[in-house]
Amino acid sequence: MARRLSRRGGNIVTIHDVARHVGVSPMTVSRVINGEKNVREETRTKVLASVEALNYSPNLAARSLATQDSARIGLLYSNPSVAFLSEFLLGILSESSLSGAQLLIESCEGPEGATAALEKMKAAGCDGVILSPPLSDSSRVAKILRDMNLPFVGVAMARPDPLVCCVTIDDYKAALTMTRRLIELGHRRIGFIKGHPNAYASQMRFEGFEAAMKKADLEVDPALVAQGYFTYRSGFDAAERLLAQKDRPTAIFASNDDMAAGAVATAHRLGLDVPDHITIVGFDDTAMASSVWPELTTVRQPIADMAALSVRLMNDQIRAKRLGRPFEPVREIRDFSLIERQSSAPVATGGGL
Amino acid sequence: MARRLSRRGGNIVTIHDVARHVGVSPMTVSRVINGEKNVREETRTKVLASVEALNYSPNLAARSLATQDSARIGLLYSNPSVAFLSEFLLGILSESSLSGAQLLIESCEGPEGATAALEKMKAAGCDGVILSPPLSDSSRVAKILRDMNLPFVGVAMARPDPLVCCVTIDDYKAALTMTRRLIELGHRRIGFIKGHPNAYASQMRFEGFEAAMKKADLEVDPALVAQGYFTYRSGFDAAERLLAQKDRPTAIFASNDDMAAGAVATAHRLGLDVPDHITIVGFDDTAMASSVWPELTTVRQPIADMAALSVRLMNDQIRAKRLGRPFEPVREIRDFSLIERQSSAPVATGGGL
DNA sequence: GACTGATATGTTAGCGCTAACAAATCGGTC
DNA sequence: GACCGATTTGTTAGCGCTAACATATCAGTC
Repeated sequence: MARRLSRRGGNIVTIHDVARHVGVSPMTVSRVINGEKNVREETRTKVLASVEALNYSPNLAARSLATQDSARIGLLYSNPSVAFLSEFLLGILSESSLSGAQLLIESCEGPEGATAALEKMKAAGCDGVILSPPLSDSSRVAKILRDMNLPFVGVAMARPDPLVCCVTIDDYKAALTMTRRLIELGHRRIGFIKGHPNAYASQMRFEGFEAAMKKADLEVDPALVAQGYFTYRSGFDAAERLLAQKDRPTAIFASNDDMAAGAVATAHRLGLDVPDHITIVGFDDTAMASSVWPELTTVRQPIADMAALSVRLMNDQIRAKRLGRPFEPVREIRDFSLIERQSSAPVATGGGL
Repeated sequence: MARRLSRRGGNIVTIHDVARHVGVSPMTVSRVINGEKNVREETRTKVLASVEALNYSPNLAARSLATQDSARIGLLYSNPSVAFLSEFLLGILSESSLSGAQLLIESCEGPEGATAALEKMKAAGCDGVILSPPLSDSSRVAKILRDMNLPFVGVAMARPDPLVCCVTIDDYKAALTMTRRLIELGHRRIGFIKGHPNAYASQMRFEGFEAAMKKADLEVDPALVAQGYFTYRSGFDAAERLLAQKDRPTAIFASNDDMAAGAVATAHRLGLDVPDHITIVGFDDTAMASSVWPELTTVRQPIADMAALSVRLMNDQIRAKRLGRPFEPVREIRDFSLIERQSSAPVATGGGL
């Protein structure tokens, strides 16, 4: 009858303690905690007061055991920027610690290496997988997952696919907005450094750039468009080509921050001041953007938010699958934001160097 | 009698299924899973075979509920480099998904902001806290935690403190080793850029540098030691001072990668090639080290390992506390490694520029 | 005031696992 | 072969929570 002391460690407050304190049944407390509606307002208030007073917090292990909701979620990533990864993980963690989901992390070398990692996840009993870019854009990975009958959610997926559940921003619109801002600052000759051709986002960003230019009746000079590969070095080289022109651009829009940083290095090497002589902007707002000097103006994705949302979508999807209900894939579009730092400025009135 | 279908979702394999399959009791299976020793070898083998065959994997929620081991671990960080953070989180995650620990992440602005974050953790029922640098080095934070009676583990803590449980590398020895390597490459005039004075690691790294120089009978020219603050910009400026000398150093050892990257930018600006004209090395092996060009030679800490170990230490400590047993704080020293990339080379035979 | 249908609370049992105890089996000794 | 302790296995109960069902309470209606 008496509580077995041997099994208990600390003095953990349980739902029973709260129930006794209020004078209701544990079930009522449970209902309040879970925000169910069929509880009298008065009761609810009293319970919440006791929860506060006793400093109760639910035992997630017990909850997920009881609800059978304990999803095991696999996270698959493939050499993303670490800046992306850390924010991604922060978002995932904050959300999954709320839902009590178990996480299993695997990395792989591009879509080709995904099979092994996914099989490992499947074997470990994962109920679903969250994909970070660039894997989220891989139709190959999507196919593998479908064949495995594993639900998945893609984060920052640029490729539109009505069958895939994902959380993303509008890369096209983001690039368009940034370009518009450069034009607003008086820039007319704007160079563009493209991202890796195998990433769908590269294409969307370039199209957004083109669209903004066209809208402002500005010509996109092919000599001012350079191919890059998302690396610092490729940005460095691309900027060298762009800045070798007789009629130099007054601004360069690089498709990510690493390339923008590389472009800044080239500018410095050529004796050009950023932003006094040339404006250089990036995309992604990775750590690079704010560690380099001058700090980069760039486009920011709310990665942590997006990651957190992906966990929720994953949980919904897993639950739907368990209950045998259909699940309609959704494409959630999040807002990006323009971060203006020191690498951009109005076009030099003096006419350059 | 028959299993209630309504409560079950998928077709999850439990310990009972394995037990039935082998023909033993669930408890025996449990013992095998947990590697207890009083199990006949033959039984163990059969059980393991069934585990494999049925693709069983334990339900962590149930386990931690039963064992009362379900630790809630708080992670406190304060503007570390994102590179550090992502690796730190990866290590934490991989380990805590094994032990089924719940995680709660909070960030704060330096040791001053820690109080609020820690109170939040305490209120949320955290059983212990893992500190990432530079918080792990703060005796202020340590005091707060002790006052709260919350166990904690510091990661990458440079300040020696016999009372604090931590996982770290030997910063002194790492700096010493790197310096020795530079000397081995023929460098004699070696510049040093110190880290932020409020970080204990800065001091240890400098002392390691000094020790190696002294051991090689080389003088540490005060003009070749510059104060930095761990930022790119500070490295940029410090390098400018160092390279303004008449008798320029042939190598610069920066106390972290961001500063090393800044130093590289300065060198480029001055028309110096890295590493042909000057060798520049960093410390930490953050993303910066491999995204910049040329990629940096640097010192690498096994951060993920250290983080994973910190979770284990935390669990041990929490368990000890629950059982009322004493817990001896340990200082675990992990091995660092020298990563040689393109920013270092033997001293130029031609005698510089 | 008896009867409805809603709304609010309580009761029971079980999620999967393991601590503690109980029982069975083993090998060795006199 | 009876007895011992050591080793191996089984049994029972309970971790904290919630789904499902059962019951109680409440308006409102005729």
